[in-house]
Amino acid sequence: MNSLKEKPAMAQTSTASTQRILVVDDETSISDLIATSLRFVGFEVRTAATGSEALRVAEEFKPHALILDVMLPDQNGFDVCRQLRVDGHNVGVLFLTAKDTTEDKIQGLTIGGDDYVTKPFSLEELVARLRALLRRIGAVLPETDDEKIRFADLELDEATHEVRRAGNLIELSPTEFTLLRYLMINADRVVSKSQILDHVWQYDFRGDAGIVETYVSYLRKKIDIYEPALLHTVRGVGYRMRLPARG
Amino acid sequence: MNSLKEKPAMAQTSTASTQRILVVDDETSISDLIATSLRFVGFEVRTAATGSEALRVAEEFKPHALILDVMLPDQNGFDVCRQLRVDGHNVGVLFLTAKDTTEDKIQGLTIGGDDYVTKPFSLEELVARLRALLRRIGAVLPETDDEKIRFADLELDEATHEVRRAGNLIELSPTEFTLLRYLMINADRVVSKSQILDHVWQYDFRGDAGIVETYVSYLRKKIDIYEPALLHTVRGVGYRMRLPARG
DNA sequence: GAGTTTCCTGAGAGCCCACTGAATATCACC
DNA sequence: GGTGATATTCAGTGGGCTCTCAGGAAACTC
Repeated sequence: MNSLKEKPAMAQTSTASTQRILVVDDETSISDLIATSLRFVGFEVRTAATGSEALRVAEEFKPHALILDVMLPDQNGFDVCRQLRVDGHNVGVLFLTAKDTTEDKIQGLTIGGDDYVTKPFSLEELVARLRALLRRIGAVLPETDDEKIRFADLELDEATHEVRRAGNLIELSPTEFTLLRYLMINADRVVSKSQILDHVWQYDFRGDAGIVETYVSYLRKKIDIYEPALLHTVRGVGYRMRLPARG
Repeated sequence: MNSLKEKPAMAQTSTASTQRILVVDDETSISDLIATSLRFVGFEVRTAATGSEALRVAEEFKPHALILDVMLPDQNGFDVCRQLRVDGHNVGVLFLTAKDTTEDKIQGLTIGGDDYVTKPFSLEELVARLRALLRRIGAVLPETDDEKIRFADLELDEATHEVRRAGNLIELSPTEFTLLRYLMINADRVVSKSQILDHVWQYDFRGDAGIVETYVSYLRKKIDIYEPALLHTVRGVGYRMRLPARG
């Protein structure tokens, strides 16, 4: 029934025909953060700090997708992307943009299956978008073919951003959605508040972990009004999504 | 900390193909405590007192994981970690943070396989977290990631924090959980109250050993309501988890 | 069997953690 | 620029957890 259940989100899918991702950002703290996170979920990752370096690395690394900052020291990300395509690389690109970048500027340049994420992002969001992108451009994603995550009678649809419990549509805010996805992906294992904060919230969030409690509370009021309750507190440790214990 | 000088109480997991751990803390009392404890359970350990020393030692020691204080005299633990990764070391890091460390400093510690433990910690907890970390990043164990400890019909699951006896779910507080894990790891062996205190309680605990009796009592009321009793007192010596002796 | 030691366990104080409602700040969409 | 939705902080409350203590039970000694 729940194949996801036994599978930790961060598990290295060794079975995977490891997808290669090239991360391009001049801030090494950002590219490190992304690289570490992606490696952990099973991608093969290289990083580059400039446009020219990116082109050079891409030549031999032959990535399936790029995560590409639009603001690079030597040239902008769009040019890098264009150059890559001219060189015959058939890659998907996930652009990283500053928040104040105008929408239309991006939209015209994100052709095909490309997508963009604004800084600062949450790691959950970034990985979800990257996966969606790889799916669109036809990369073979192991075990992630379905865009729906299910647990018990809960269903979360990545593509439509719809959440249903026992068939009933549930309205969630973006943060609630991301939090629920994280909990569902990690169904049956305990995740600490710090883990949640690091994955669900934007990487520059400098607030209290208490906000996690608040959002869990919100989720409960929307999801656990149905029986049985799925969101459980493991006191002193964290939270865990689970079905009521048999026995 | 008397018991550390005595016979090792922790099980030597012969399965562990000696993983190398680098412990970095400027307080030698802390790094010694950790190092001693880790060696007992079968790790190969080196220590360093500063960030630069850590980088130097890591170069030749090539540890599988680091236990790294975030507060070091010369640089902070994050920089050391970043430098290591830039240098191509693919290590897991278990950070040590002060309890009063502001939340913003803890941020980002749980991405990838990394984790953190707050000072003062209990050795049991530290080792458990280290093992979990090695399991997560470990390329060694293929799908044998058995996060469960079993004894008789008792089952303790690290990942879900669930404890079952004969299939029945048992609710335990954090301290009860840690104590039970310690007793289970040392199943069939007598462990003294001071050993228990040293491993299960935080290293700065200066209370009476009588608290161990209290917690054993709690455990009995939760797990030994089933037959047969598993928690046995060895009068004048300590406690021992065992099955009833066959005639 | 009496005395002594060791252990068990119930009761309770205080602390800590988590939940939740409400207030405020911020954002997004008209 | 206004309005509603969303995000974040904060504080009160309640309850669980930790730890202490003390009386009594059990075990060992003589």
